[in-house]
Amino acid sequence: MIDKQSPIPIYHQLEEYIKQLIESGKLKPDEAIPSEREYSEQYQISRMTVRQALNNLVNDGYLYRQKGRGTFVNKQKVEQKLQGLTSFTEDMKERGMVPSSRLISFEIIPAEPQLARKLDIKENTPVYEIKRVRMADNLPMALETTCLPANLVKGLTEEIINKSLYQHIEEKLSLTISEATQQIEASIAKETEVNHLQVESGSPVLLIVRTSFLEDGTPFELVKSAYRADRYKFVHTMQRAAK
Amino acid sequence: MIDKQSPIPIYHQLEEYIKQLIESGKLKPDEAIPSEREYSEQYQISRMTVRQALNNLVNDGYLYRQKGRGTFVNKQKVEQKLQGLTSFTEDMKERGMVPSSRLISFEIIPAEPQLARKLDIKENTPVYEIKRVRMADNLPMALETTCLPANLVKGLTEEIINKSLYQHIEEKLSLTISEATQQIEASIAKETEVNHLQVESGSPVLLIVRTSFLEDGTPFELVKSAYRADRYKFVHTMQRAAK
DNA sequence: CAGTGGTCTAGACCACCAG
DNA sequence: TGGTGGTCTAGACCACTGA
Repeated sequence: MIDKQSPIPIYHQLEEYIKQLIESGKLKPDEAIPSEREYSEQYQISRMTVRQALNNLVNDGYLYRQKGRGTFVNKQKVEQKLQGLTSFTEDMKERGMVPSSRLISFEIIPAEPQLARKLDIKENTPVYEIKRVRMADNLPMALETTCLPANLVKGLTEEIINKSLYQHIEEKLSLTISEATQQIEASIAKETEVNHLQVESGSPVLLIVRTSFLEDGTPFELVKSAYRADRYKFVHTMQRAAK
Repeated sequence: MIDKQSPIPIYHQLEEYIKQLIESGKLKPDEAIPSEREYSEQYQISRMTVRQALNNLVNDGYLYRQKGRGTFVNKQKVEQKLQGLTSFTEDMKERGMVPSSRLISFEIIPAEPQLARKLDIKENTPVYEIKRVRMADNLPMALETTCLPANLVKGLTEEIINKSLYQHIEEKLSLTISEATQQIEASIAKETEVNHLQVESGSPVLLIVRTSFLEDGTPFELVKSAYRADRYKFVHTMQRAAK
């Protein structure tokens, strides 16, 4: 369960282990989990290390603590902020559709000046470039080009991007995705888009350019998408700033 | 600065102290704060205690860390809130353009079924309907139709809407605008839009439908806008929800 | 009362980054 | 190479809960 020789930090291993027990339902809401000292003794690790794992799970809303009583499992979070930063996959699932992808190309290329500037890297630094047709319920929804600095998001494979890029970044690479800025505009489908999206020439498309950032402000992703206007509306909510 | 005898935990004292330095501007964005070992030595406290304070500040977005480099002050949270809910006037000013309007029509009409449902009022309840061409630097930018329940936003005049509708609602009517949901899609300009926006037929437009709400959740405004795609991009930022 | 989480110590080794 | 944050240890005392 816990491998002290692994390069993955012990607290992270414990975190994943407990998270799994919760998500699989083996630990039920309001059920007490073993005490910090029990974990400490069972896996022969320091109590502070156990606390680091539990702290993260408390911060993420998986657990809550009660002084003198113990640590308990939280109710599953259903809220899921609607305006949150999500991947295409997450977006489509929320709309009740089945997402899928068709890979067009997947290569490592040197960053062009404009791309380099947006990703805050030097010109010609290698970047992954992934082109995909994104589909919902097996119908083409968007043509998407994703660029990621190769030295930041290491070891990408076709399998990973087919599964979940964000999950890979957050869990395997232990990077924290923090926020993104998006530019949204209307346009007419270009020839490539006409072909891949199977629309008539002259059809409108919604162009979305997203730059995503890590916790420390490093840009790690530039995504350009062209959505079929007849199938996709972008929905979001905004708060009025306090005056 | 740090009182070891205080019943307030040391890490919390240090947290508040650093937070104050940031909010007062004595620590500037991207400036490095003293290292964990420096704090530890200066206040004669354990490095783990310092880390607990810094961890909390990192989680709250006040600081960010870089391995091997140090710990730095984050941009003020105020700067991060660029995605606020704004009026056309506020939006254009922020883009460095001069906003103006040309009124097309301004009347009170009975609410149609669809409109009534979106504004959560009964069918045929009187609503203000305002149609305007919105301009930036004297060039047509958008065709906009605003609907407001007449019993909620009372006594509207042409003068008020030419000045600032939001200001009137917030200051004269003492209502608090809280949030809005928007649907954004791409389309081809219809005939009215072609005429008012002075674009070629077949030109793309960005359609934005906004429903705005007061503090108590009452919808008070439905705005349908068609923006010239060649002049307008919608920009916003989103946060990644904690997992 | 024994057990829990909350706080704190004084070390340690590591990977990373800069000069 | 020296300093940084990241991880980890093996203890300690406290206030609090429940039996």
